[in-house]
Order: sequence, then C-alpha cells, then structure tokens
Amino acid sequence: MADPLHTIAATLRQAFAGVTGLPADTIDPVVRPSDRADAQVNGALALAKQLGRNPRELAAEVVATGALDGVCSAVEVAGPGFVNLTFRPEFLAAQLAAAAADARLGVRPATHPERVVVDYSAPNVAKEMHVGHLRSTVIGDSIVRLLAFMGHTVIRENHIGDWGTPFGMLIEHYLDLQAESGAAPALDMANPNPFYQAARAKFDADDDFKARARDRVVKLQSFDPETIDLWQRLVAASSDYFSRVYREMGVLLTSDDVMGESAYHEAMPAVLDRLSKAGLMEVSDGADVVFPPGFTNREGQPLPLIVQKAGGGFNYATSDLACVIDRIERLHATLLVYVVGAPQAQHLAMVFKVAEMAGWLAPPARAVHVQFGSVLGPDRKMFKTRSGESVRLQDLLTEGVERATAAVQEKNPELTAEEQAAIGHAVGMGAIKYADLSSDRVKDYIFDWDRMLAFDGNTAPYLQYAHARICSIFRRAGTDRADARQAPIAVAEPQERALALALLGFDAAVQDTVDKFSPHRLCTYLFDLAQAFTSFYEACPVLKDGHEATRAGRLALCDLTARTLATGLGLLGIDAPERM
RNA sequence: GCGCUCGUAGCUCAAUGGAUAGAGCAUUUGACUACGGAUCAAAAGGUUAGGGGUUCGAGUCCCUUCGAGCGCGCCA
Repeated sequence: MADPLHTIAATLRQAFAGVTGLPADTIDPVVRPSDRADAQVNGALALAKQLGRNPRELAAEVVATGALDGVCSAVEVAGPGFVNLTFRPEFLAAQLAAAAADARLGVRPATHPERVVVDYSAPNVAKEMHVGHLRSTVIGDSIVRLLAFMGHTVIRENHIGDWGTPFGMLIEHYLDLQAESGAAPALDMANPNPFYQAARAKFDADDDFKARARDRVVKLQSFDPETIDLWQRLVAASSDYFSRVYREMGVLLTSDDVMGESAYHEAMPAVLDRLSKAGLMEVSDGADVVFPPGFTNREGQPLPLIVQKAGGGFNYATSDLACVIDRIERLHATLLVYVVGAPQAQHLAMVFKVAEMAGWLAPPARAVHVQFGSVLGPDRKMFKTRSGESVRLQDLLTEGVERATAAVQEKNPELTAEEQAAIGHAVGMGAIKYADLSSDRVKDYIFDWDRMLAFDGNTAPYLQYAHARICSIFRRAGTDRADARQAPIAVAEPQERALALALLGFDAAVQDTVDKFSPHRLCTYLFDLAQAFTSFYEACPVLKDGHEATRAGRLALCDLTARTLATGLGLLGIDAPERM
C-alpha cells in the first residue's frame, strides 16, 4: 500500500482493539490529513465516548503500545484526544518507492469488481447538441474512466432520443423535402434546428400535415418498413454527427454505445404485463399507473408514475423501466449509474422506486442518479447566446480550442503549426472539461472563458503546465523516465516532504472520487499536487544540484509527479501534453 | 401549496461530524542573465443567509425563517 494513512489505519485498528477489547473490524481510527502534522488520528474521541472513558487517556494508551514507532518519528496526544503523527522519512521513502513501482501509482483496485452501466450524454436525434449536453457527457465520461480504472466492467450507454411523437412530423417533413427536390434531402445534423423547426412550424400551422404526422407515428410504432427506413436515415445522420463530436472531445462514446429509446420499444408491453402480475398496476383517469409511496402532487394526492397513457401509448417512464430490466437481466449489471440533470430527480426516483417494488431492482443491484446543476452565463441565468438561443456544443468546443491555440501560438512561436494545433486542442478541450468537472456537480456553475483558460489558479492549463515542465526537465536531463523512477527518493527538504505527502494521497483521492461520483474531488487533489510540485520546483533544484544521489532522487520524484498528474488528468478525460 | 437542490472572503470555488473554515482570482508587497515567469514567496480579506436543537465537537446532521433555482399525471 502506498497510502500512509491507509497503512496506518490498519495498524491503529489493531492497536485500538488491543487497548479497548473491542473487535477490530468495528473500529474506525479516523486517520485524516492534518495541517498540524503529517496526519491526525481522531478515533480516540468517539471510542472514549462509547466506552465512557477519558479520550486523552485512551489516546495515550494507544500511543504507548508503540505500534507506530516504526513509521512515525513523533506521535503526540493533543487537545481533547487527537493524536498528531509525523512520519519518518524512511517510511515516506518506502511508500513512494511502492507507488513508483506500481503501474497504478498506489491506487488500490475495487475489492469487489462489478458490472456497471453508465448512462450519459443522451442527445436527441434531429436536434442540436447544445451546452445542456456538455455536463452529462463530460461528467459521465470521467465516471466511466474512473470506474474502469478501479477494475469494474463498465458498459457505456448513450440513451439518445430516437423515438416518440416528434418523428411523425420529422419524417413527413423529410418526405415533403424529397418530393420538392426530387432527391433524398441532405441532412445537416451539425445544424439540425432549421429542419426540426420547419417540421414543427408545419405541424403547428397545417392540420393536414398534423394528421399525416400522427398517422406516420402509428406507422413507425407498428414498424412499417418504409417508415422504419426513413426513420433510420434520420437516426443514422444524427448518430454519425454525435460520434464526430465525441471524437473531437476525446470522449469514449462511440456508435456502438448507442442504446436509444427505440431499443426498448419492443420490451414495453412486457413491462406492463409484469407490473400487472406484481399487482402494482392501477387505472387512474384512464391511464395505467403505479403509485410509488412517498410522492405527492400539487393537491397532496399520491403522484402516479404513468406507464401507459389513456390513449394506449407508452411514455418515457415505460421505456426507463424497460431499460432498468434490460440492464439488470440482459447485461447483468449490479450498478446502474444515470448521469442526468437535476430536474429529472423526481422522475428517476419514481422509476427506481417502481423497479424496486416490482422486484427488478433488488440488492445487490442498485441505481444511482448522478445529478448535476446547470451551466450558467455571466448573468447567473441559463447559459444562452446573445440572441437568447441555446449555445451549440460544437461552437463552444471550437471557440475553446481557438482561444487556447491562440495562446499557444503567442507563447510558443517556435513550434510548428501542427504542434500548436495539437497543444491548443488539448489545452482548450481540457479547460472546458476541467471547468465543468472541478466544481461540485450538484451545483450550477458559471461559464467563463477567461477563468477556465487562465494559466493561474485551479484550471486545466495550470495542471498541464506543471506536467509539461517536468517533461522539460527530462528532455534536458537526457535521462530515461523508466530508469529515473528506479532511484531511491530521499525526503529531506520541506518542499520534498510536502510533495511526497501529496503524491501518496492519490489513492485516497481516487477512492473518494469514485465513491461519491464526484470528479471535483480529484480535481482538487490534482491542483494541490501541482501546487506542491511548483513549490518544490522553485525550492529544490533538480538538475543543478551537485549531488548525484539528490539529483537522481529528485528526478524520481519528478517522474512520479508527472505520472500522477497525467494519470489523474486522464481519469478526467483530459490530455497532458509534453510541451505547451 | 408540496417536493428536490442550493446559500461559505469583493468574485469563482473547496472543506469523508474533528482543533485556528481553506484555495484561486482581484488587491497590496517582494523574487527575473529563468532546471520553462504560462512561476514562486508573503500580506490582507469570514458572525459559513438568520434563529433554535443534537453532539465531547456542527459550514456539514435535525427543526424553523428568509432568499435563489428546478420539479410537481398522460412531451421525452
């Protein structure tokens, strides 16, 4: 184990058990980072309370066992019963060596690997990908990478909006265009709004068109071959476009991950059947519904989840339930992760509740709504263009890359245009993603180009710069990175010590991030690490130091820092260029 | 009306129930013939929206008031 806190917690659990007589597996020694020492132990306070003892005495008894003498140079009881720990440099060096030798950099894999479905992005066919899809895509992608890194089997699913009543009018409009031009219309899914809005306008204005559109929906839902073919063209065009955007973003989703609403269409009757057999179905105002407990409407009456509309059609609740069944019974997932905006919280809670009531979602299987807030403009309202339209995702990405590329050109005029473009892409995309990931996802955040692209502060460019500087040291040193990491690391200077402690916190940071599905925790960690590195960089010369052992040890420290930064950024879906 | 989420420095944000609430930006003061200054060192900045409660200990948990955003039966 490369995490000293984790290593020490195991030791202390035994020590507390010996002193208190309690079973070790019920004891949490509560070992935490501290600004007063390398770490602090808080477990004595709670245990003393539980046993009716004096916490300082209990803490002193644990210290007196000498369990920590091998790893700590100072152990002292302070305040009401805290224990402050100072690690021995040799202990830190050994932990660093373990991390450096580990391809996972000390991050422990999951003790119980699972099959996990992550549902994210979910744009709509024949509609724009806009800023509203940014968060689901970026957060979801990071969660996919984190879960996979932990050793879970991750199944990505892109639940695109490819089914439902709008397709009647879209297909009829498509046919109108075809009849007018005499050829298959070109579908520009990078700019689908004119197409969608023209269809919508006809639908609203023209009763005849409206009737055709409704008729077409019926044909679609009964799998009329000609209609399916037309529908397929729309879906394929959009899906191709989505894939292009994902490639540009460096997001893992591909067309193979598409599991749109249409994929569950055939499974929906069985949902009703099974709900009926489970005795959960009721009829309310002509619709078939389930009343999950704990939900009420405006009038304080029980709120139903409608699974079949009064007219006989299904809705998204039905398809979401079919989706739960599919993920559990076909894919054998035990964890369903929904990376969906906060406004869907009640809907998803009701779907999960009904799935539990029906027995589909039963332990160990469970569903988690990884919800997130909105992207706001500088006015603190929903981020819109000046003309009040939603911001196209593509435009946002392009602008970010352009701004970053301009900065790279200014700072590095000596690089080739190709190199500048590649670095600009990494920095611009990284800045956008990092801005989205670095604040608590449940809160809204304000979109601000200047702040996210700043080279100071908690930004992607700052982290990327720290990484690039280390790469620069190795270019200059002419030392092979893999050789450099073999050298023993001495922890002598305060900045070396601070950097060492930061590096050894990687495991805890990743575990915490995954447990809470909160990428901002990893961001905070990486920023702290980068700051510890730059302080070290200022204070501790690597190549200029005269002693060979010091130089080798510091190079090893640099290598581990660079790998930790690159790996951490990678878990966020962000590239770490070697120069910038 | 009910429900969910939020309210922390001038601004943008952190803080698994642990000691003195931390960063960054902006402001002020230092360090440049630089292992890459896209940097570093430091100062200043707070009644954690208000009020109760639980706890050895509360920004965090519970209740309540105020404020903001989003939901609340046949769109998805």
